[in-house]
Amino acid sequence: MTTEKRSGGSMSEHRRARLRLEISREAARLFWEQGVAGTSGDQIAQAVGLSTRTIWRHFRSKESCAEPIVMQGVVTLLTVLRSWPRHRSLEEHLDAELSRLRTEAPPVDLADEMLAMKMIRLADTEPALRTAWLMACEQTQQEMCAIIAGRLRRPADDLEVRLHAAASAAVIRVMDEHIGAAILSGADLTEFEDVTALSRRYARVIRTATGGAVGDPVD
Amino acid sequence: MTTEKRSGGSMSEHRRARLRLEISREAARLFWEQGVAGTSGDQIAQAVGLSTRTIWRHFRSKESCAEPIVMQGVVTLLTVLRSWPRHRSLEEHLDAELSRLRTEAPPVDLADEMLAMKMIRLADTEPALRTAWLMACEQTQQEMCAIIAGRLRRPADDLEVRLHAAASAAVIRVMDEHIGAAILSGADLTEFEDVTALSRRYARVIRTATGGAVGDPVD
DNA sequence: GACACTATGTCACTTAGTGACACAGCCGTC
DNA sequence: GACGGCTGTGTCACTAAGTGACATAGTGTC
Repeated sequence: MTTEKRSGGSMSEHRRARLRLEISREAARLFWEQGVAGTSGDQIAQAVGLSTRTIWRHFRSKESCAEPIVMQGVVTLLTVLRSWPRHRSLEEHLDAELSRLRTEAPPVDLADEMLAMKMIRLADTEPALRTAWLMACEQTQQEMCAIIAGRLRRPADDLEVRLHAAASAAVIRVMDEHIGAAILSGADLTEFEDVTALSRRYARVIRTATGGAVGDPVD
Repeated sequence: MTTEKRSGGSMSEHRRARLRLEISREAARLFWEQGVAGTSGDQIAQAVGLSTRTIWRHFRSKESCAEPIVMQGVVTLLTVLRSWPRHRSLEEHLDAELSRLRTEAPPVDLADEMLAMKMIRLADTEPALRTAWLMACEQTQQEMCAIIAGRLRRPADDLEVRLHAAASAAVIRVMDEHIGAAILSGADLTEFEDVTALSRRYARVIRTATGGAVGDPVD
């Protein structure tokens, strides 16, 4: 129960994020079970035990209820990338951090990850949901800007940095869609369980997408 | 007045696309002048001289009214890329085709291009519009899949192809945003008027984003 | 224990979007 | 050129997404 009342403003922030995630979980479950069009705001509210009005206080639209859970699907990788030290290669860092997370407490629930994959899958057929996934990718791109800017010792709004970040985010997205689709199709997960191999794959596509500018140790 | 009654089905298709574009023009103009929230379906309908019901027959939502005009912003490049012959380098092809289009009839109106840029700019602040822009980028990515698959003589759903396509589409998007923002800010357009230099820039970023796999002549 | 503040509930209301049906134009057939 | 089918549009009633305004319950501060 660490104090949440940080800094004068509102005591929420963290609390608010958790509530949004909780709503998002229920919404995503309903979207998956009965489709987006087949799910009403009232149903979501009832499922999470709040009034409909409160749902609209936390989300600007029905579809955006899916955003937090979709975002959860990318936080792990982003968290790991944020702590990428300059002296390490991308492969090394991903491998070390991802296997550490696999044994210690992982930052996100496995059920949430599955829900996120389901939403990404649904985005294929439900144009309303596509936005949520594309927003998450957008988020990835923003973060990549910061990360790459740091590595290259350039400003985050530098054109070169933005190009590398966009390309990286794009290939990460394709990999996520690829892996997500495979898992949902019930393919053998063994292909993705080898953290070292997976790290190398991610590192390789990012290296390629940035023309080799991102991946090696710097300094 | 070439016959439009192609193939038993409906005689529209082309006609329908033109109507959608016309509606999109008015919608985009209104969105720019008074914001998305400040523009009602009725207003769009009135501006284009149709009943509101008919607007919803052609567009699934208010925001999607912006899609055709935004899509117009990327068709030129895509049209050029579709005709990229195997024996030519990307630089050569872009330069030749873009300068040809500049003298001969360009495929899209300049006013439409400006409207498209304005919508992309609006997408920054209006989350509802972001979808339209992201959908256009998605479209670019799909097309890039086909183009790159053809070049690499691989299936379009090949993972490698999709990675290259996604990275290409992403950097094209950044370039478009960069140039669009510059033009709307009233920067000196001279920087973008040199077709040869522009072609080289686009070719360079695509080469980089694909790790050099796309750009050279093949065969 | 009174005060301030924020989150939530309730209810009336606006507006995006759909369904159903009627009508007008356009086409091919006889 | 009257007939019947087909397609696009208008009209109107209706559903549901989303907002504004106000009352109230929780929660921390003094």
